[in-house]
Amino acid sequence: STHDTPVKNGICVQLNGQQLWRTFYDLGTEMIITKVGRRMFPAIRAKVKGLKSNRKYIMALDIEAVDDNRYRYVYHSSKWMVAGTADNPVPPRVYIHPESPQTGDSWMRQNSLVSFDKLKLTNNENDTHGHMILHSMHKYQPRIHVIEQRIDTEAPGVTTFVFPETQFITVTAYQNQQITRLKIDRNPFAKGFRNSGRNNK
Amino acid sequence: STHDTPVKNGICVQLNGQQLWRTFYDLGTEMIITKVGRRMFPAIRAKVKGLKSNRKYIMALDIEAVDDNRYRYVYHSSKWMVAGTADNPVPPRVYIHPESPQTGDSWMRQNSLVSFDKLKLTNNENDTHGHMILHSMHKYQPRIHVIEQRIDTEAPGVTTFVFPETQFITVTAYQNQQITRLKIDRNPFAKGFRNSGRNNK
DNA sequence: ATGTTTCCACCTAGGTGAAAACTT
DNA sequence: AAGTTTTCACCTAGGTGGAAACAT
Repeated sequence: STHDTPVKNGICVQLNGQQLWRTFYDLGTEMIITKVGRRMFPAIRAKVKGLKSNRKYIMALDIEAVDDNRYRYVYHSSKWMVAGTADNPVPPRVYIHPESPQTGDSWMRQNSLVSFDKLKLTNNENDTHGHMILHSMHKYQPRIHVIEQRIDTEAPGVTTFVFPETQFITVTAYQNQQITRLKIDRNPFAKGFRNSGRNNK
Repeated sequence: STHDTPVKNGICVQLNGQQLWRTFYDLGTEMIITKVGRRMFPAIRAKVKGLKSNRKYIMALDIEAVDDNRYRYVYHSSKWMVAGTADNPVPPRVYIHPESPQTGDSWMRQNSLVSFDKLKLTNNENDTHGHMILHSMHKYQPRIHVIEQRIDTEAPGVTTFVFPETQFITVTAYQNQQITRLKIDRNPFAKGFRNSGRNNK
């Protein structure tokens, strides 16, 4: 099962923690959204290569609706099923990575990852904190944008990367208990029994 | 007791928490320095006005030796006395505010302070964390630099602001117990009995 | 029924001074 | 004797899922 390394415009962006993302994806990734805002877990992290050393870049992330459906979780089959059409979309927001803008060299600094872990999701349509506003029970796809700042007046060059394994469905409470288990096991902030003698299978 | 508001090159920088700084200054401010790095308390915070809206600025802070003396604390008189000449100075470092560079508008955003609270002091001359390297038992003066990034090739314009009430003497353990008391009372991270019924006089 | 909000105990992460051990 | 380093209990700050209350 080889996979392509995405390269566009000479820029290479590799998703970090791909294996974990795929484990979640196979179960049907759920992300909790709250009024005050909740982080994503896993967070989107990427290794970037192929930038011009001294050019400045902005790293951005947005989240687009995958389709026009509303979903609901069917317990007896442990599956997400279409349950109507999507709510009216909210004016889209873009999350600018807080270290932007930065030179290509800085973004590519050895062993460093471009991490979007400060990003938060909310279902509050009047949010004033700059969080990503999403509808609950909808399916979404994050996108990473590498924006090269040009010196002259021409528009900045935008290169977009999409990793399908980072798709998720928004919830206000977890539906699939396997997802809950996996979040507890892998997120250091989630309480659980990771360090006790208990085995979870 | 009026005081001048410092304005240079049309830029105005006002020290925040001036009253607290003066209370410390009157007792003889001490700052702990450690091998791993320790924050300053109080931190240097400033309100900035008079920047050009769309120009980009870097905010920086450095710490210069006030004189060529080494000091020691004399307990029976509760005073710092000169006790020899200063150690050889360390190659100077400049702390760049992590939000740099940013437009004038961003720095002057309403009610926002330019806060250098992430800055750390160390006595480790081999420090690799970018902390400010200082000698213990020496007297220092922080300086704020407002650096305007020019579009053309001319050198950036640097405007420097100095607030004498932020002078301090470095220690590895507090000497003056009134300083200790004041740090505990005012620094939320320091343990004490601020919220119990106990009065400290 | 089904989905949302609020509150909370339990975590991680990291900033304090005090005390003891160590150094010179 | 004087100053430094190490360790630690005690904080703040804030990210979790779960339970109960709430809403529709």
